[in-house]
Amino acid sequence: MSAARGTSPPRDEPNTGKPIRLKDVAAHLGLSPTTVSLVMNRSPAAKGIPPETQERVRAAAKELGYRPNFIARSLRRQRTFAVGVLLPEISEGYAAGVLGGIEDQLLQEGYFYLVAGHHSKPDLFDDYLQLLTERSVEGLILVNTPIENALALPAVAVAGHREIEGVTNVVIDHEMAARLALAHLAELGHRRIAFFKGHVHSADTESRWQAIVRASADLGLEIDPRLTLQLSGEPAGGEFSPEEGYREGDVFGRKLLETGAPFTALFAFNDISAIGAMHALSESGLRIPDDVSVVGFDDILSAAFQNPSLTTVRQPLHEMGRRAAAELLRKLGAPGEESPPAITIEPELVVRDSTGPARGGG
Amino acid sequence: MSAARGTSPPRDEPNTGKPIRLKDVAAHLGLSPTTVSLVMNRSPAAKGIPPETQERVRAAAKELGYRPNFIARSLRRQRTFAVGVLLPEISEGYAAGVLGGIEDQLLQEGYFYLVAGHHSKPDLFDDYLQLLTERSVEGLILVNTPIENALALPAVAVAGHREIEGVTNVVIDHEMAARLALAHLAELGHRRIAFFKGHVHSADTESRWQAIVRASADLGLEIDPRLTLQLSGEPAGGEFSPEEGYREGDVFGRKLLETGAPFTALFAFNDISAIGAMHALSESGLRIPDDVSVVGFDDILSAAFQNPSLTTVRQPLHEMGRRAAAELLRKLGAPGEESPPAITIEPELVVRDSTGPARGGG
DNA sequence: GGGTCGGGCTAAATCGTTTTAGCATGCTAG
DNA sequence: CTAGCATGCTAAAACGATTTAGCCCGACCC
Repeated sequence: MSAARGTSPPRDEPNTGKPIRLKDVAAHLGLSPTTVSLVMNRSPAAKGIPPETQERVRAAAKELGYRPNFIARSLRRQRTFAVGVLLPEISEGYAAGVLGGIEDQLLQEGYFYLVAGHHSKPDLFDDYLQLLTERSVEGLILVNTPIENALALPAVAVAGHREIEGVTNVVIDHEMAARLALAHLAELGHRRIAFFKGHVHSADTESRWQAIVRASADLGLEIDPRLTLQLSGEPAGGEFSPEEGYREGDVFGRKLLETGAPFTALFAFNDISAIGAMHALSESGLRIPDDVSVVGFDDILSAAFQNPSLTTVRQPLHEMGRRAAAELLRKLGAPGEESPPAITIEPELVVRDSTGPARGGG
Repeated sequence: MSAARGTSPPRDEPNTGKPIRLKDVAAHLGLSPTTVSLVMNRSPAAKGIPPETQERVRAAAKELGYRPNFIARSLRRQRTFAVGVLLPEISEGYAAGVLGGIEDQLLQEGYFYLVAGHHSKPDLFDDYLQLLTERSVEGLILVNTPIENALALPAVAVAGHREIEGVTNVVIDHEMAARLALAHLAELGHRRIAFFKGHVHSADTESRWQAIVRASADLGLEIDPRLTLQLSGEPAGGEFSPEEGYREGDVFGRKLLETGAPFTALFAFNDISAIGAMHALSESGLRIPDDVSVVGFDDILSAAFQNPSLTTVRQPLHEMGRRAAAELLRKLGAPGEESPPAITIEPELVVRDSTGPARGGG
């Protein structure tokens, strides 16, 4: 009957013209589609079908190279095994890291995902939400994407800054992050510390700053408003450009020097601006870490490759993506259950060469 | 009748329980689903339906918040407006950059995409190809993913190294890249140049090396086998780890020094290994670029932030992704037409501070 | 008055599955 | 002999759209 036999896998099966439908397999066997479906899905209802027949069905399916059509199945079962991911844009290091984790977890669980980058434009965000819904995604993951209203679908937000009904936030433990960084600096004898606050756009900006304020108080450090600068948050061209962050760090580094207020350390909002600031500081003749210590945030790739290498608070982006995806799948699996309003991820202080003991004076 | 009227957009419509089906709209109007479908799709067959009725239909659809179910539509029309993207993994800088470009282009054209990271495991690759096919993607984009056989779907490969029937390769112009880098070095007086060849895994390795060999000949430069090292290509843990590349660069930098053969410049396979090598070279007391010039490849983010900043051949990753997606959509739109076997993208030499005039001696 | 034409719609098939409800057949028990 | 009950299957109705093939009705023509 069949030409494809023996142990070697038949290489050319799938190339044979049109795809095989369930109906074709049924016809080939002289059985009904129902039977074939029951067998292929190992449905409980298939227990009435003798093992011999089941074998015949499976053999025929294999021989013909039958692959169920996922679209048809989705329509009938009202399940797509797909989720939507909304993020500002992929090339922005943060989102790419998180997306990698989401990817790993979802595929492992048999889900796929649709990604849409809204470039921080609220109307694009709404459009894509609409489109994803039309495509029947079962849930949403929002990465660094602020929202106002509740969503019609189960959702998890990474770096979500608000409490939204039904949305679980996966967030870095900012309290811990601030404590780690500031305790490290305090231990080295630093008392006058400069800060970069994040962009207004960025979801993490506010809570991180609050945490810094609290941790400073706990450690008995005073925050000098003259040493606190907010990154402008309106990058040219509407794009999230890392070079922009770098240049901003550079500019703010100089500004910082101009204030005239003495400081021995800088805690930047992220690594990019930290690197920019290091640039500016060393060009002004200050040595790092001898004159000024610098701490970044994120632990991006280049942090380790700087000269001096950058001490920073590491965000486990991959892990955060993974956890977000896992939580979303959990929600999908247990629709009734209460979900936690937040999942907190622990940051880690990576001490490198950009921090050292504070100078005696200022 | 309807509560939602006036100029302000009715905010709460979509939240009203179950989604509205075509049939619901039809029933609401006392018309048949056929009519509603024809109108909503602005089908040519709708010319028989008077404008007045058309207006009524559209108004009702809007009022009820009707959104066509994409799954059902896909099944019937045999079009999913989705493509599959296969890549090693997202967090690897190269793939993320390209993916960003793919994303922009596809969404702009009304397509979505499904991503699968195969972690360079051939069997995972086959599995995902299978799964994507089941999900009826209309085409494929392969990023840094070598394949053996022809595919059942239209496909475009970014950094594909082979000629495969029906697959269009989007590649960087390696000839030009080699010429740019080597001419730059030659102009600065360098004659003895060391090289890192790429990993065996990496799709670009071979063609780039061929180009280097040719360009060297054209420029009258000799390649000393003692100064040529191949990156090991078997990263620990099976993962593409950038730190690994960095460490390799570091190791190979030292090896290079041990050969005893004098050289005044290094052309690395990528920026990561270039940075590692710079590290090793400066720790050995060699100054860059005074004693040794270093040229990288890719222009990753950290390249500009090095000290000294790294001269490198930039690959426009975003653009490459964009072009790949555009070409795939073109193929989908014109199924019969012949497609080009390759699309060549021009690299750009970014001259920074890691290259300078060669020393008189060796 | 009958044929034709066009305007305005609709019935029904279809896409490829899953799933509910049942239909034969034969055996066994009473 | 017949009710009851497995056993092994199948018919048909979904899922929510699109699309083909017409239907019905009135007007118009000769």
